[in-house]
Amino acid sequence: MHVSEQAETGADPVPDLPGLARRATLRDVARRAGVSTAAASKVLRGAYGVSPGMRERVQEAMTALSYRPNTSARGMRGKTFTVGVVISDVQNQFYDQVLSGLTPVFGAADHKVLIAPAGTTMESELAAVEGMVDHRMDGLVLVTPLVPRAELERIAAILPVVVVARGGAAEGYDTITTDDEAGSALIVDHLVGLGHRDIAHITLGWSGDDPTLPFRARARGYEAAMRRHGLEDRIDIVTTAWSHQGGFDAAEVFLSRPGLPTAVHAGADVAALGLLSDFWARGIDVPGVVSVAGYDNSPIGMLAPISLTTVEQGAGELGMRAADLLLERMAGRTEPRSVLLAPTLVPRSTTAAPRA
Amino acid sequence: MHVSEQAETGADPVPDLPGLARRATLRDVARRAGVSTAAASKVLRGAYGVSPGMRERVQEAMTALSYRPNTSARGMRGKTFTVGVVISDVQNQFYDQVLSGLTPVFGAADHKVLIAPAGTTMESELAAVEGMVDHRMDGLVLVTPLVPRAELERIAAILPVVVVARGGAAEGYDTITTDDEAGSALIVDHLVGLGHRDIAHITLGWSGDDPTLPFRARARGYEAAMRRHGLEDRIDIVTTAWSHQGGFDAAEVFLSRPGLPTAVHAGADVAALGLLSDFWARGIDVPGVVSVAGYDNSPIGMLAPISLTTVEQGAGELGMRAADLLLERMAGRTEPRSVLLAPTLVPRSTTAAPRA
DNA sequence: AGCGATTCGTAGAACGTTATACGCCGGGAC
DNA sequence: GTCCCGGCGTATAACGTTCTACGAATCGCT
Repeated sequence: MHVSEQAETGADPVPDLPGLARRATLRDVARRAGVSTAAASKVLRGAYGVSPGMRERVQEAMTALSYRPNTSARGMRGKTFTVGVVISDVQNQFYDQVLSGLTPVFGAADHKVLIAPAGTTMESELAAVEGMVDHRMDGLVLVTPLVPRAELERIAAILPVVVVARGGAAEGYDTITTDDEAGSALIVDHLVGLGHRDIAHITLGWSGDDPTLPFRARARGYEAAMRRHGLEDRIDIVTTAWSHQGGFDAAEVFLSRPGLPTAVHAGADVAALGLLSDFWARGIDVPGVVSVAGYDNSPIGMLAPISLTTVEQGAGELGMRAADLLLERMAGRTEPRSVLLAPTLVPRSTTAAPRA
Repeated sequence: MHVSEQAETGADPVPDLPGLARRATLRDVARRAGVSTAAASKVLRGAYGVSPGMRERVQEAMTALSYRPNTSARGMRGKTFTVGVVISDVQNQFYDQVLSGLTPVFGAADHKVLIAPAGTTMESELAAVEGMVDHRMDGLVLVTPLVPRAELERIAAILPVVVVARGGAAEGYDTITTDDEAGSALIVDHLVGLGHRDIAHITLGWSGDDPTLPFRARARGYEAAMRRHGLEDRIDIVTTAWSHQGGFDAAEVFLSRPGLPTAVHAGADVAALGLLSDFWARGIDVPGVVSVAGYDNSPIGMLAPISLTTVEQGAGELGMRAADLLLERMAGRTEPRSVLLAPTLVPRSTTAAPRA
């Protein structure tokens, strides 16, 4: 393989790394257009003090050299025109939907989106966030962050931050989420309305006890609704992972007991799906023997063979509005905003009146 | 809100942006440790020429100031210790699995992973790739890129590139993929073995005709296998999107015809799931009336209510080995490598002998 | 004691942008 | 003809690293 020689005008420096091509810089552009780099920079930024003639010559040079600004260099002084999204679990389709809501908004505002996988522990999540700060992102969207709020405030003091799907008003950043307490209450009301009384709840096993975390809010909503219906003695919360495997594990817990509840409300669709699969495989009729409800309205749950009763959070809208909030913040707003959307019940075929 | 004053030793500069905290720089660290920035840099990089005493003082200063290197600044001269992953469709679980294979390997090698959403068009994909180059990534993993190979070679001349799930030996970059022709042949053999003859195939509707694209290879594998079994007159290829909706659309196509095929092999599980859901909703028995097979072995397909026959590509291994290849390349290897893994059939409950 | 070799530390020039501060030029008002 | 002013272009200093030189000790050997 041979390095492609760029037969341009004048001295052309040998590429530094062997076999690796060099990209055109603003200086190259300026040289070709016969202007100063400062002038080229002005054209690039659309800044004041540029004659039409110069603009045209510079732009011509840019396209001719297929110039692209070096984001690292930009990050040294000004903005990178890039926002970071930190997502804990790419497997969970909820996050994908938030993402689909986010990206077009940022795209329209000429900002790139870069995603950092946060892993499953608080340490790895924090490392991902710090990594984005290291990269000089212009702003950050954190989807269901697990780190303590003090950490969030610290990060938010460095750059604009919007937190999605984790509630609670904050001082230095914006939050947008759906009302998870209300969401789980919708499910409980729905199940009670069908005649259920033995309603169990599956929540995420996680050491942190921050009340703003969504699974905590859902558990709270479940408990409150049970109490409201006079079912406080039937409250039954099983903790597990939020994954298919977590659903299997929860099923094992239920099956290891004397009797099954008549309905199970999982705090996430993924867990509900695992549960459902386990019941199905064992020939336990859903919803005949036990009703199952999830939370998130993930696309898989819509499929006819599954048809899972769940709660719609409006993940797409969450993403869209989060992007709007971040853009506002990057434009200079500093007063915190905190948006709460209303969830809606999506009744499908995995819930029905109890047999008895 | 008040900016937190960092009550450190000596002159502490006012943060440039109002309300935004300033991070410690290498100079701050050096000053505090009483050494030159060059020395601090040596310690940071683990370079030669550092006494144990100095190393200790500098490291102490780093932790005290909770110093983090500025990646943008690093990108200006050396490496960013970050690799970029470009993924076309985050909704497709196959990509998530590749990702899960990738990240631990890079993590172990002290490299951050950043993901760029490539969108659905070739233009948006190219923009995402260029964006990663702008950010001075040390290397790139492209998962099922759609851009022409000439573009890939151009990018690969700038930085190390590994292409995942798109075959064909290349000159300037590595490729790793499973043998998609063989994979689809496995499905056809399986279906023929069950007694099917009217086997249709669903492929991705995409204008590019590069033969290395996976859906092209699968279609080729299907055709070749059909011919091998003397079924060339039964070859029936429907093009659609690779999504649930695409599956619905394909179902409509089949239902609008005089008779259904006895088996359908979709080139991707997502499409198979959409198809399945449509059939199910219309009361068309699967596999009684029609057998359905997918491709990818995505987690959803494993769930008991679905239990989809499919092909395992080993997405996790694909990701792991792609990471290894990229690390090798970043370490200096320039001869291209191209790895082909063998797929395996995963027979489940959506395929059975035809009724007739 | 003399002298090269080794070890440890520092100076300073990049890297590619941005943005401030300035200079030059032409033209209108006096 | 001055003077000023707005429009347009340039010079240059950052930004926070990396890394090549190079200088100053110290050490080992004769």
